[in-house]
Amino acid sequence: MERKEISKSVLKRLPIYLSYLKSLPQGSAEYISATALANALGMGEVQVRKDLAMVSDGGRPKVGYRRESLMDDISQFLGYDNTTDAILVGAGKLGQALLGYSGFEEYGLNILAGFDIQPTIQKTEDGKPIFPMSELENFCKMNKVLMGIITVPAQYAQQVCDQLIACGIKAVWTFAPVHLDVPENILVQNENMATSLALLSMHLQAQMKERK
Amino acid sequence: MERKEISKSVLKRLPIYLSYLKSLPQGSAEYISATALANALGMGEVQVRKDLAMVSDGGRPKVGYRRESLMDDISQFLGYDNTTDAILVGAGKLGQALLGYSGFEEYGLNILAGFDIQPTIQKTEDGKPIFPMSELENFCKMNKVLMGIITVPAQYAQQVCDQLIACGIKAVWTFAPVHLDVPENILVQNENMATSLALLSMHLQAQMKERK
DNA sequence: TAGATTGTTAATCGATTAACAATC
DNA sequence: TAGATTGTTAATCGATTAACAATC
Repeated sequence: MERKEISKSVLKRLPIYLSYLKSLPQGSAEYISATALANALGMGEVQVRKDLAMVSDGGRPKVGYRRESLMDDISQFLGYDNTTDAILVGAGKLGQALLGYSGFEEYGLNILAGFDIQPTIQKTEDGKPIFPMSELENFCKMNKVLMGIITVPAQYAQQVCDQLIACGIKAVWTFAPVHLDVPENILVQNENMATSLALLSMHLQAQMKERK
Repeated sequence: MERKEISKSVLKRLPIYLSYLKSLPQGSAEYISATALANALGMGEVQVRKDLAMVSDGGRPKVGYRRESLMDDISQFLGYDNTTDAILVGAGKLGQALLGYSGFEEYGLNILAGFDIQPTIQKTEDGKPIFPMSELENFCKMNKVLMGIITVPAQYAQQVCDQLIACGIKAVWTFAPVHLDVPENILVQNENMATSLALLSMHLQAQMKERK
């Protein structure tokens, strides 16, 4: 499969297809068509087909795509097959929830450890270690960690981010609702809950108005 | 301020402006220009200006927008000023982390209670009650709850979602990595971590390749 | 073969960016 | 006044959708 230039919009939809395919029961048909996928997910069938064309090396007219291969292709394309090691900074409630969430393995993410200024806990229930911040740099360099997860309060996020970059981290996943300034070659993915909430609350406002 | 039709893309950026404005120290200048905002956030200045034009009733040439009014306008536009009551289903680690997160108040979100099939805990540390699922319907109707948050494992998400809708909920915020089928007038906002991870892991893959 | 489905090429749509006039 | 900044109108860009030919 030749790797084409891929747009962010496509990239955002691929995990949705994959999760649906995975959710199908074991005994499901061997083949699935773009039409079937589109209907199940409430999307346009042409869009689905075009997206799949980016990652798969061809479905068969009349039958569709082989379910197994399709899942493999998407997984591989998204890099879910080779695990990425990550560390997390900020072992508060959210941080610990993420540290303890085993579902990330499915996406090729392996959180090695948590770090906190106040490492009151030495290990989470799940056995993940929580270290003091002073060990951050050493740990990252020793383990060649490339991804950092930020779950500290907003006002410390930029500072933590700078530290992570100094430790060699190239991709930052942040849950702090602030903009982070980073050099060009670093990717920041902001899990912006404020955005989701805005969309939801706009919807509710519109609904209320309608009902009047 | 006349309310214009607003696009999702704009809606997603508004919380970013707001959070930046809020992060400015108390003693900052009274006025801020779209240019200054754009530079601070690494965005295009025309885009920022156009977005602000949607919510504000005008900046002043040469000086910019009054910081206070701008924050008020955005907050109001996003509905952060009138609180929305919500309930949460699935009091696992993530669920409890969200229940305990006080920062949502800032966005006008008030999580009244959690629900779980196994309500082992009666109250979270923060004093939010956790009820058994059997009380869901009654609670929602009594309190006229319109928003539901889903933090149950993927395989139960659809079922919980259906229950929520039956209880009168109009907006669903879900953290389960699955597609949810809902009637047309219900909004589902999927906090899709898989998507974020996909973007991040693609970036790392690209980086690795470059370095070779 | 006929028909469902794929994949591609062209048309449409929407959002971003650029250019420019208006204003304090 | 001159210049920074706003807001609007036009041009560009990219993504989605529609139309159609290819295929099993």
